[in-house]
Amino acid sequence: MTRIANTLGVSAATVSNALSGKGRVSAELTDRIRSIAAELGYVPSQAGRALRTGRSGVIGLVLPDISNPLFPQIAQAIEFAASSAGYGVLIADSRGDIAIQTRAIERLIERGVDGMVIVPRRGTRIADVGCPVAVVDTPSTPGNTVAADHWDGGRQIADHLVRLGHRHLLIIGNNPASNVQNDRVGGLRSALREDVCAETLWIERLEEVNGKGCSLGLAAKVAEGVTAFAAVSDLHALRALTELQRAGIHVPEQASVTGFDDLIWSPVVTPALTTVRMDMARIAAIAVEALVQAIGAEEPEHSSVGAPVSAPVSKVPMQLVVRQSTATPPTTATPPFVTQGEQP
Amino acid sequence: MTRIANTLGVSAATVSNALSGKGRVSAELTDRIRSIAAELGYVPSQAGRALRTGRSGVIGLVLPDISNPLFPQIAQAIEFAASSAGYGVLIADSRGDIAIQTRAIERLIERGVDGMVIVPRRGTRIADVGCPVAVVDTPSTPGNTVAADHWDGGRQIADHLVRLGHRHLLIIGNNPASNVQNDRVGGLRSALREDVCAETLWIERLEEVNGKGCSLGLAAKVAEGVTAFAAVSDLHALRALTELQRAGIHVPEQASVTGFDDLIWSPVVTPALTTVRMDMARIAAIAVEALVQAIGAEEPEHSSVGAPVSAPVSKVPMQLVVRQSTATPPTTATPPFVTQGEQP
DNA sequence: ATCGGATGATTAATCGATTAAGCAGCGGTA
DNA sequence: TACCGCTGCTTAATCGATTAATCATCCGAT
Repeated sequence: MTRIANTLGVSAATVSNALSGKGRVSAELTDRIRSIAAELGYVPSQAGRALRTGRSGVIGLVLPDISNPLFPQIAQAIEFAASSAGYGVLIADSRGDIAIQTRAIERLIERGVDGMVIVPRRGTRIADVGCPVAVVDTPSTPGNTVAADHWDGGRQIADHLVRLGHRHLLIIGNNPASNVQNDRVGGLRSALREDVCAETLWIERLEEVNGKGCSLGLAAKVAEGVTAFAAVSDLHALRALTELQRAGIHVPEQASVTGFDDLIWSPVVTPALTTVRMDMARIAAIAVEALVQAIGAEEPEHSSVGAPVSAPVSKVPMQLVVRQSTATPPTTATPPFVTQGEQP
Repeated sequence: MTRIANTLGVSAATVSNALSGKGRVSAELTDRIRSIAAELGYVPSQAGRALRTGRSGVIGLVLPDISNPLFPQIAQAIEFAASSAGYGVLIADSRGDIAIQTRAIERLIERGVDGMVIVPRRGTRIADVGCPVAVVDTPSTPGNTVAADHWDGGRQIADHLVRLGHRHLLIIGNNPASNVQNDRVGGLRSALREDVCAETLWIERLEEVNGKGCSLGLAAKVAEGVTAFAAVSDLHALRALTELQRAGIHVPEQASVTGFDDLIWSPVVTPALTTVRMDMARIAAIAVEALVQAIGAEEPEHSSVGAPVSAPVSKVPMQLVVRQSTATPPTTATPPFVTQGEQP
């Protein structure tokens, strides 16, 4: 504010220099300016600064569908990483629609974001936007900046189940068009030995035929010999768990169930879900760091304009969380029912 | 951009007038300016505009804890309402901590938001911030701007259960310090007739003693005669449902379970949860509208500065969603088990 | 005594859009 | 003919912060 300058009888430039510590200002005057600024409750106008510097200090967060249950984790992590780096986060929801996504990106640019973090919808390719972009999808996606190692997460789950003795799995996915889900399924399958049999069930396909919220027919699968259900998301794991329970099948004594993502309900359902967790904090930190760096390096107006951040592709490991929904498969006959099934 | 002005050999002011339709500009020139603007891919700088007009076109969304499973709905609805009104949404997470919440609000102000929507943490009173604020909590909270009619939602659930014939309820809440939860419980109790017995279980209290994720002891409650469990959130309903199923109690034949909020998993678990839904779209629309109006009316620098929006307190009705988790209570003896329990 | 250099502060231009005020033509009326 | 009023556009100031360029001192060294 010029008010600070007037109050002290100095020029606005001096105030700016004092507060930013850039120019040459005597220590004594700097102190006085600081105290007056505090006293007057001075808040620098981002608008003025943005206008002059060309940097708004805001990044956009583009999400495929906010209603995704994983979203809270993502948003929270990105918001934390961004605000630690001094950036604000502007959200944009594409509601699953590509046209809306494009429009949302445009609006973010109009708002003057310095860059954006995009979590693309099911393998959407992000067209060249006019600013630095960090893509969080899955390591196998071209152009991806950073993501959890979904493939290895799948491997860990499969490994866990095989070690417990399971030989007949049902993998439950939602939609094979999702890069993330495909990687998870790929990882699961990769860790199966030759003597392990695994089928895959895609929920959306089933629902196209039988309607939304239809039965997954899991009890029949158990009858066929399946002893473990590995879902590609905790949401589907939950669906599987309750369907099995409802059919009178005891989890984990008669069948094990695993999920992905460690969503909010995983620890509190009974039995608590064995799942695999992403380190969203780290993913967000890396994404934001890459973005901030790209924003900083954007200066040279020439060179490849608006190129996506081509930081070294980072995989962040996932962490297996073993809880009560997995156990040794039943031996031929149904084992005696134990009320509090614990992990061996 | 001045580039448009130069390209056509007119002044920047004319371009501004033409695009905003304010001043006096000939129709023909306006057209030419429009087309050149489109051709050059002109995007008005929000920074410049904000600096001049003092309006950033951005509102802040302050949330108690993004990891709340209800958050996606809120964020999506607010984002939609705001962007329909031409505003961007800057998010701020208070991570459940009041100090961080205060700091987050400060940061939003530094970023120059025109106003903010605050979903306060458990009845936190929002101190006087220096800009228009819309509070979304519950109608009984002083200073609340708009919210779902949680109380009536509770009434609807209780009414539904009583009509089915339940006479012994267990109400499951998390923390009695929450205004929202208290209203829901209050509504539930209000609709109970004199011959209906209801206890209340607060999860956080129980967990302080028995540790996180502990058993709620619901099977024992069933043995005591409870036939319906009314949770104050779908998350707790889910916890109750799985605990009951795990204990071999059939829902809804032996016990009914209800939730609140219609969260993402409610329709897909088995049995699908009977719950009550908020009209977040409407709540968000009202909140944003009130905010926008307050922002517009803020001009007169004098008068009550930065007073919270004191729009007429609005209650938005909640909608009962009856699914499969509620049914007539068992008659004295355990009824025959039916695999597909449907609503009568 | 004078000049070079360091120090501490000021001037002024700039970012991009908005907007009040001003100016030039043109047509119509008294 | 002279003046009013309208139209269409330009001038210029402004918002708040940043920053290169400039200026005024004062000190030490030659």
